[in-house]
Amino acid sequence: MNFIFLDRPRPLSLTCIMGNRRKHSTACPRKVSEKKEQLKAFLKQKGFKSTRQRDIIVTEFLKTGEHITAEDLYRKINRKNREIGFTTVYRTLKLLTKSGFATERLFADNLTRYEPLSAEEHHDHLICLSCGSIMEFENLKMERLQEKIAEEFGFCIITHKMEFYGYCRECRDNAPA
Amino acid sequence: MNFIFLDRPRPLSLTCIMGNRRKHSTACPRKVSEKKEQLKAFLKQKGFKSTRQRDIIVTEFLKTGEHITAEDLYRKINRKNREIGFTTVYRTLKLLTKSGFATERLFADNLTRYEPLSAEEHHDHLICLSCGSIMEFENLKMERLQEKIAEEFGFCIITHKMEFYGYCRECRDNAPA
DNA sequence: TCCTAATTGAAAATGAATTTCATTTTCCTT
DNA sequence: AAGGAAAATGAAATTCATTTTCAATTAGGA
Ligand SMILES: [Mn+2]
Ligand SMILES: [Mn+2]
Ligand SMILES: [Zn+2]
Ligand SMILES: [Zn+2]
Repeated sequence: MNFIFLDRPRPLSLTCIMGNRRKHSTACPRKVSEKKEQLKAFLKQKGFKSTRQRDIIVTEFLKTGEHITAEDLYRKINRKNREIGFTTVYRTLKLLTKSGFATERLFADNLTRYEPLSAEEHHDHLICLSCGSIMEFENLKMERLQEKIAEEFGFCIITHKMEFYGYCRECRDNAPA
Repeated sequence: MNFIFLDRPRPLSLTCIMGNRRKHSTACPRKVSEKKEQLKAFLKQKGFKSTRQRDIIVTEFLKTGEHITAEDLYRKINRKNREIGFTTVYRTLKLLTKSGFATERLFADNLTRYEPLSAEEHHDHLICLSCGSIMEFENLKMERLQEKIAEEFGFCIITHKMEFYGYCRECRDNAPA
């Protein structure tokens, strides 16, 4: 029998902006260096080491911003830094995830993507089946309704996944019938 | 660049029962043979063939009811029918999916599960991280809210995925802090 | 019954994710 | 500034679910 399980999911905590488009954390250099400081502190505290590779990978990851696979991030980095291996990129993203600086996402194409995300944030996704663009939203009413439904079952929600698949504004006209 | 895509998703159509527990289609023999008739008709129409293997596999699948992996269904069948191969079980589940008799589900453990489901039905899932039990629900208010959010983005929803992970009534007491 | 196309199942291939292991690097302690 | 222990690196190997291949078998219409 195969049981569902998640390895210690982090409980959600909401920023509770209603129905709002989430602003992409597009590589604001201020935020990037702030995050890098936090990470450095985290590493030191845990007895882990700051390395040239981690610095490059994290920088590129934060700069990139959204929903990238380890493979794609590796390719990006590899253009400038031929000596950094895929494994290190992969492991760094895992490390970021475990330490709360990133979130793993598994959308319908079943590839693991990562996005920079502080532990307090939560949002859900709209994914265009035509152009692949990913939009983000958070909606308090939705979260409340989820809680309400869960209550009916005596179910205690730790985390949830909500994804809409369809066609974005730009693609909806030439969507298949 | 890796783009998200789904291979021709079927649009949702709701039965629109509000906040209701979905009754498990627990192998009601009447329904089972009805579905098997439909499948037989479908096969004939498409020029596909009715085989002993397909009959056994479909019977067992419908009887089992909910959210089973190809592997688990194979094991179940294999106890009585040593000569039916995994590949055939796998392919039959794929066939059922493509022909609208089953739905593929990918939960957080990243194993493909199948559930018998007529094309018109839709529901979402509550998944217990402790005992692995899966509950089902449908909620019209939720679906409407989703549409409303999508509209804000000019997004046309074709399908969606909504899963709650947490602890069920039975498990919530001994859930980790 | 005959024939053709579909089906079957063992085995191989695929491909993303993860682990191994020998070597290198970090950084704490003398 | 060494020295040394523990961590990190990266190429290669492994894992594991899923999917495909291919030769043999079977279904079902003519
Ligand atoms: Mn996101
Ligand atoms: Mn279900
Ligand atoms: Zn689009
Ligand atoms: Zn439970």
